[in-house]
Amino acid sequence: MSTEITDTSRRLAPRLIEDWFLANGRDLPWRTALPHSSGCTPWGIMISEFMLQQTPVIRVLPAWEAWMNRWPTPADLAAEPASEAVRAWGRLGYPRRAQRLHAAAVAIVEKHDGAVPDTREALQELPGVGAYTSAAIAAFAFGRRESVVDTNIRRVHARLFSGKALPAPSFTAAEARLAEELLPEDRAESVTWNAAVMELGALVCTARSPKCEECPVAAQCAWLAAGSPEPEYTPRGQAWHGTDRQVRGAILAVLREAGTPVPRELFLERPDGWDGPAGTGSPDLSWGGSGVLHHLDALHRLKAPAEQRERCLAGLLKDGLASESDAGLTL
DNA sequence: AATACGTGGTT
DNA sequence: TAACCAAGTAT
Repeated sequence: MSTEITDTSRRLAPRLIEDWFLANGRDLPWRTALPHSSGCTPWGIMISEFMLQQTPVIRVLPAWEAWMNRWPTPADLAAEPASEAVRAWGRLGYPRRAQRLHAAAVAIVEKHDGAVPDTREALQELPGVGAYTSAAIAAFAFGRRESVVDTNIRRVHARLFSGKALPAPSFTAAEARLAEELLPEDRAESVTWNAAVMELGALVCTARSPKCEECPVAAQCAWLAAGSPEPEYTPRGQAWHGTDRQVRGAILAVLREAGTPVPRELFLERPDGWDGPAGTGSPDLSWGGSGVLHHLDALHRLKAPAEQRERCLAGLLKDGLASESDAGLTL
């Protein structure tokens, strides 16, 4: 491909994408990069960024509202035990994020006088805050000019400018360089650009079935121009069935529901004669409610080997996602 | 560098 | 239905 096409794309794309964003961007409650946004505290933006790590917007929305109401400042969250954060995390997935967000709140209170730090460097010192999240908070909460690169932005760059169906499996130096080159010099513009490209990737330039008919930069797209070639590799799927993650998830589901410690034995084997949540031989879990029985049944239906259950229990304890007393396990 | 880590909607 | 995939981070 000629560099001429690429140069033209780079010159035209920013305005087209930003105009599209202003007209089509979602008015998300944590978004401050849109003119009609209601505004949001840095802490609110930080919560959203944690929740959005690998969890889609649609599922984050209600959880974010609940967290903002319950813990409107870092100090509010830091004042409660981490287990409360994990329980309130609900079914967003990767509960270690709740644990890290709590730890980050504690660090903010202890080292930053309760205020979310406003530089990428300081942010990245916080638990659970990596390259992406530090840049995103610095840009979206504090209006800084940072190169924000998430999976959406990587995909848009790969297609629009590199002519590839998908970005490389891991983030490359070349991608970082490209993102840096593309970032507008003006601070305010750079913030909008980051949000706009991300939104384009989330709504139009999606991974599996991109809506190229709706794309504001279809005419500039190197991938389309090349005839939409197939990916150069096949992404390796995320195994689930039979994995420790599945078993850990099932154990966590029980723990989230339970209001009191759950005896360890109940995780290791199905109680004698018990055939389901409301079935015969029901164990005495009146203290936990029907939700506990339901999730306990789901765990046993996995028929995970004994050593796997032991390993997962030990892992959760080691990770601090569960704790154990004589009475049993709790969050 | 590769792998572990949840959960549920979409294809 | 089985796979794929999502505003990643830590080890």
